[in-house]
Amino acid sequence: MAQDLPDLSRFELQCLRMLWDRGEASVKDIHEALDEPPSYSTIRTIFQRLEDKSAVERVGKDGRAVLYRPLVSRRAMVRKEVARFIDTLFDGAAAPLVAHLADIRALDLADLHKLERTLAEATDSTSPAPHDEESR
Amino acid sequence: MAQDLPDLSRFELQCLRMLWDRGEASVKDIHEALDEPPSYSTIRTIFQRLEDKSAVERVGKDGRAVLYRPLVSRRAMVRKEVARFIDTLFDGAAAPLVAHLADIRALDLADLHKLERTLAEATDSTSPAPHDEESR
DNA sequence: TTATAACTGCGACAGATGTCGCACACCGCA
DNA sequence: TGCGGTGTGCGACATCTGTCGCAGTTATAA
Repeated sequence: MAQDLPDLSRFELQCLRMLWDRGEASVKDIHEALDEPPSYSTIRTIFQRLEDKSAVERVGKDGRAVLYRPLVSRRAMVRKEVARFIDTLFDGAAAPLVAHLADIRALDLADLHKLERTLAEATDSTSPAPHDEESR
Repeated sequence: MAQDLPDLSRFELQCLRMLWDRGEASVKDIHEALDEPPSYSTIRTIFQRLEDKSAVERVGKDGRAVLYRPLVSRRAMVRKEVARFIDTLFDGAAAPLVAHLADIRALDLADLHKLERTLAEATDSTSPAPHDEESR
């Protein structure tokens, strides 16, 4: 269900990520938080589009500045994007991706072990999953 | 070294992937191999652009059809794309991505174990992977 | 040696993306 | 209560992407 997740561009995704991290924020916040930010106008446009795509909504103001909040869950969105990415480069299977990650040394054994523990736990106890459920 | 890898679009990447799988191929090959292929013309355009971007080159003909071959290595390209993806959604760290993969159940313990073995081996013997292999 | 179907070259287009600047609105302060 | 600066609304662009069709070329098959 709920595959009404909008298609977002790289930069839109990046801005949305900052919003997830913050809960809510103004254009100004994001602009200031960015490493090498383009013009303020650019960020505004991005938020406009994010709003058009129903990925964020306005939740009042901070002074004159509009505050935005995510409308799509990080989890669902990441899932969608990961799937898209894997489909493009690995024909749908996640394992080759991770293998590449290891190959590239983006992952080390410690990461793997930690992961393993987590997975092992989650596997028997029918999962914590705090919020946001997506069956696909 | 060689970070002159071109920026490719999703579809360009997808076509290139099929070329990696085949070593070399004609537009026709790719067109036929695609699941839900757009028009033949579309594929042609993609290859044209791939050539413009120096991602592939012509290596003779099969009858009237031009044969193409990848000019960029799968490994390097995947690395670049993975980095880009992780930067966009996870601020550069691979671990959160993999955690998500596990969370989503795209990975299971078996995958992890296999990976672990591989990594463990590769870690002491500083031997590289001979050719780039993708199990899928 | 031609006719013909298979390919290619080229051009076109709509929509998505990243990037801005300008003019106007609004809030707090002198 | 008028002023100035901060932020917004709106519009504009150049590119990039995915998509095609048309016309010309060329490798076989008669």
